Amino acid sequence: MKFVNVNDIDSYKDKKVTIKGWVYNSRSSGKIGFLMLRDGFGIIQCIVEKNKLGDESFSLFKTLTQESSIKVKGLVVKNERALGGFEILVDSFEIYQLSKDYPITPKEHGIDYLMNNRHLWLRSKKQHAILKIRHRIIKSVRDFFDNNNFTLVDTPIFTPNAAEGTSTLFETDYFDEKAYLCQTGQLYGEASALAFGRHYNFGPCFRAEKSKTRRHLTEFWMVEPEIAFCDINENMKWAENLLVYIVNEVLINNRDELKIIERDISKLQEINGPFPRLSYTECIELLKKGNYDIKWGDDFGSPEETYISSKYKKPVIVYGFPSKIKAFYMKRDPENEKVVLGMDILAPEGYGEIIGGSEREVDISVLLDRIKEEGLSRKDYEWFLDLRKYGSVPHSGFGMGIERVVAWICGLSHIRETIPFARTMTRLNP
RNA sequence: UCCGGUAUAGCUCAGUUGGUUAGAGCAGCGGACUGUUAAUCCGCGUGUCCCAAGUUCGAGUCUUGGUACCGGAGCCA
Repeated sequence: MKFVNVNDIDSYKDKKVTIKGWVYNSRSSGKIGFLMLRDGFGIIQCIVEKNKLGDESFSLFKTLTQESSIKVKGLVVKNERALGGFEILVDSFEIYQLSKDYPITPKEHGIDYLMNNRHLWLRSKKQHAILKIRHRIIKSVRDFFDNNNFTLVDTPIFTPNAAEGTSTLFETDYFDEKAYLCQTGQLYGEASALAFGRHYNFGPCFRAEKSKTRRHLTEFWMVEPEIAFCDINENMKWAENLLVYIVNEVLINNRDELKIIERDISKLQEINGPFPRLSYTECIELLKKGNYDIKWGDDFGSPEETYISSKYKKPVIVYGFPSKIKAFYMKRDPENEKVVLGMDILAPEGYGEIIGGSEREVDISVLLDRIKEEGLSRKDYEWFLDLRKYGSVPHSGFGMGIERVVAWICGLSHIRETIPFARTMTRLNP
């Protein structure tokens, strides 16, 4: 008898199969029982009839508890009354293990309780769907870059120095030396871009920010392309194409999951290029008109970001930020020294910044000045400065926070559900 | 770090102006039921009322301090 996964069940109509999985829910009605079986690929209803299985087997069925692991053999039949259109008429079943007092019942639970039971919460329909979408997003990111001749080059997690300020680094003891967990792979990405032309890295980043918001994790995943011979405008185009590609892939491949999480798909269907582009200065004007107390030179807070993005249905590209509020490696605009050739992309529906990028500064003396201004040590950046000595070229890149993209595409109110095991200021377990 | 809120059964919560024996639903256990969709119906049990101190004849309820968590701000992807 063939062992099949629930997502393939429609090709086994009127055939006998074996399914292995876990009891999602079960109801019994005297002589007939309904067992919702979850196998990681889907959920299917199994019909257990007393007359067919016999008294002994039927009373064993009634002992099955939520999340007990079992193996079921039976006939696949089409039935409109079953969720998914198919069900299994059970011939026999075997128990791997009876689960006892499973903590997550089909009723409501508080978020802290659920996060404490995250290792089990992953089995729930909605969480399962979110992580399937996360997987699709990551896959489409890789496909996008792979299809466009980028090379994946992994950047280190232990680093001796900071890319953008030291206050938010996690410090570790590295054989009696200080090492930090990476905040970004960007500086290494620049080295790689000059070796491979088109580079991307994708991995975890760590920030010791004491942030308690729906948008922050201390450990999050970021994808960072870095492209040689690329200016800020081409950089924006790459970012725009990437986002359009991801949203489209999710729409094509994850209809079921989007339905489970009750995402308004029409909002995602509006995501296509080109995205609106606003200069920082235009944003300040827009905010002033909206009665925000802000002046040129101030950074946006999240209410400001939400206000700007609420004017559009698509992601908004904001460019031309004051150099003072941006990282040292961003190139100054030759036409206006006060601003940098940097850009942020704000997701719609109030999700805020999902991408930050720039054309990189190539003038070594400007870099040295900026490193000094930021209070960084030149010694730590010698290798980085080498990149400006040996065949320096215009180049650009950006970083995209995977969890923020997942939160936006899934329409979630909090980023903590977008990663399997969230790390926040107040959570290190499980 | 700052501002606001919450903490009562395994879980989600109610608990009046302080009043003597602290409740409900769900989960669990027992029973009924051959088409259920968070099945339904009947029966059963459950407490360090977050911790410490205080006010009071009397504190789940009021006060102070602490702890944990939630929401927001700043910082950022």
